[in-house]
Amino acid sequence: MAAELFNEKGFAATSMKDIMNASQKSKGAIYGHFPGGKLDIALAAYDFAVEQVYDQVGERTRVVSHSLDKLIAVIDYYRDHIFDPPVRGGCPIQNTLVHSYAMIPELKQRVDHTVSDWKRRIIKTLDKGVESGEVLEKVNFEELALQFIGQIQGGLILAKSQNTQSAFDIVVEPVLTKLELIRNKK
Amino acid sequence: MAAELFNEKGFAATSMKDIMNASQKSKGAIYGHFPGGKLDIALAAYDFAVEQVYDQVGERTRVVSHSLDKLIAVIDYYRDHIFDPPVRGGCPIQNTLVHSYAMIPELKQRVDHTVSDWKRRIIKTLDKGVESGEVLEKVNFEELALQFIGQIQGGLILAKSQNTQSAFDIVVEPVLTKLELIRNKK
DNA sequence: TGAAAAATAAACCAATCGGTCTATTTTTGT
DNA sequence: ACAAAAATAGACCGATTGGTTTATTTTTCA
Repeated sequence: MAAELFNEKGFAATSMKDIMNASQKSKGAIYGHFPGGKLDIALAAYDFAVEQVYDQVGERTRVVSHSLDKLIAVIDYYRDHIFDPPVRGGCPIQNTLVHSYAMIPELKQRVDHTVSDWKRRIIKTLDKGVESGEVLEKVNFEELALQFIGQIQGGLILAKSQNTQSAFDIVVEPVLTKLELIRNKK
Repeated sequence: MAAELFNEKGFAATSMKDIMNASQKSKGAIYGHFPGGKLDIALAAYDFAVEQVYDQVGERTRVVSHSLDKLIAVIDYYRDHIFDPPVRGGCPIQNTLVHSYAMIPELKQRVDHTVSDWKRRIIKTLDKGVESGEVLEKVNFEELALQFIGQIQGGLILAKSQNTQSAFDIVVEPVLTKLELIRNKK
């Protein structure tokens, strides 16, 4: 799939020939589907990659009921797939942001939206937890959501650099602790 | 400088013509200095970029004496230069890791070394703080160092995405709190 | 000052780039 | 079954790629 090419190598390093090889389609077929050319494909590839992550994370969060356990499941999912990601190259947010920042504004914009959306979902999950009485309102959820995403992203960078899963575990430990802190043990 | 090109756009998106324009040198002059071609230049560019950051961070840490204040000064430096970085494109560790991961092993290796070195320096600073009695040995320094780097990197990603400095501040808040926790207020 | 050495500029190279266009095949709808 | 429409394959385009080579200029040093 072309999504893996863009996610792993970035826009500039992915050629039409790469895409032809990966998709086993001719240039004509590709331009039939994506009249906008390479950029069109990259945008669709990003959306696809994000969807893959969403779907697989959803499988994890769906099977737990507690709000906080859903958030923990997200972290667990990232940890379990650092070196075996759903889309080759790893987190499309991180990859696409760095690859496209200051170079492909259309892509950068999508990443920004994905991040905002992710943050929104986290806060929503926490709010639901408050409604159900599972979560205590001890901390600012906006800040917690940013720390949640930030520590995952930072953990991914360190894990990929050090080539160890434990680096990820250590980086996300503070946010996991913070989540336990607001768990209502009535 | 060519370092800015590679740091901002990545290896594939930086052409020899770009480098010629940026350096105002002919192709012959460039290949005279870098017989290994583009990869040679990219490696030198990375080293240069890292050195720039080191130098500027050093200016901040040199003027404070307390071990913990030196570490805090590093975070302050990153925060102050998110949208005005010493090398265009931002943190060369983050950029180069993502740009070269799985594509240019020579570069990826250098990033890994830079990260390890950074971690080593943080631990060394904390150890010195213990020796001088400034720092309490309440936490695992290895873990703290990883959280330090991880939260900075995660903070940078979020700040660049959300286009706000405050996102960085919020992401690094836990590690700043942890640093204050081990400050010896004798 | 003048010859050797180093540095530089730019022509030149084959290969590849993203993209277009035309011919052909496949699918659709009746 | 057959014509219209959609999808596909691949030749083709000018521009650009990283890299080499040669000619020229600049520097070095005795």
